[in-house]
Amino acid sequence: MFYNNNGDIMNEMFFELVYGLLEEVPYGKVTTYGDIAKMIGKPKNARLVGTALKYANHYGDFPCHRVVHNDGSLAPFFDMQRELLEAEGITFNKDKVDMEKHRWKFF
DNA sequence: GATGTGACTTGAT
DNA sequence: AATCAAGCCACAT
Repeated sequence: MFYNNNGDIMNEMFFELVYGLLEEVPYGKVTTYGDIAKMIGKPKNARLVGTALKYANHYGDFPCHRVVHNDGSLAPFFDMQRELLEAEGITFNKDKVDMEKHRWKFF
């Protein structure tokens, strides 16, 4: 791993890790910002994961819609997200993803 | 380098 | 079950 002078993972690396993990989320599963942050080893950086996804457009197409809040609610950024998820067979409970069924465990 | 911001999370009401 | 406040920390300005 690469670290900068402050001992933090370099941001480019962080971004790349986010994108790498994102592509490993299987069809029909979802994960959360916080989970991704934990996998990367920076559990406090859930917000930065969101920032990384925001920038994902600049890097290419990623399944950003498979990333939701820890409680299964959707981020307030684009309305088609729910449709995309339902198209993959993901079920909803009210306005939240059924996390018990669909939360992706990576190990 | 100080300050404000947020595609988040958690714990308390 | 729904809201709210506080904590968080890298990023942008």
